[in-house]
Amino acid sequence: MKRSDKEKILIDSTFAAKRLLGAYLIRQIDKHRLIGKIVETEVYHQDDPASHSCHGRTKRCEIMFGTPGFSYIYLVYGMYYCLNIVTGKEGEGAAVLIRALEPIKGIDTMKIYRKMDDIKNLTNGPGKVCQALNITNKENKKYLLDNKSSFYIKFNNQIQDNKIIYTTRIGISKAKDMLMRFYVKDSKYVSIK
DNA sequence: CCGGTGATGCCCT
DNA sequence: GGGCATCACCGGT
Repeated sequence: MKRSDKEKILIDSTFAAKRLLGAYLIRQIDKHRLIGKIVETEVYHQDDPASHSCHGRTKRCEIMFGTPGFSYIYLVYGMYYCLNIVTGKEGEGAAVLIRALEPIKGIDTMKIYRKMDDIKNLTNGPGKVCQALNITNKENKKYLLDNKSSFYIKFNNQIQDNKIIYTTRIGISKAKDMLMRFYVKDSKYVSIK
């Protein structure tokens, strides 16, 4: 898929959150290639009181207002990183949070980073995704649509609409009833059903 | 299985 | 200084 086609997918954040389901997140670390299929996403945008971008540009969330396709990574609860894909048009403060993956490749390496063996528990949460793929601040503001990169998104395996569940977000206190969370129906690897 | 809780550092309506 | 887009662990069922 061409880079411009990928950017088109990301212009509409809700569409992007659905279309990212089934896509591969690929991360090359030295000789290890870690691959996960995205199975759960959440939309955050400027008009949403739970979004970092809701009060306009700040140093931390500035990237959300930029070109779609970049990573937005932040530290939460002092311990865990969360990975977002910037979406929306230039100037719109939006992103899609990657909440869960199905581990595909490099599972042994993910187990080491996660310090545990249980496959179903490796990447079923946004903090776990970053831990399993060793994603930290260093990966913030990277362009994720370039197939030659060591950290990128590969769109394929589009999930059919009737296999996507559309529901409320979790793990937030503000605007918790907004329907902004998507996951693959029947996946064993989502955070909460 | 469930709910409660502590850890821990950065950000800033 | 208050609050967090989380997780693992603990104790009671």
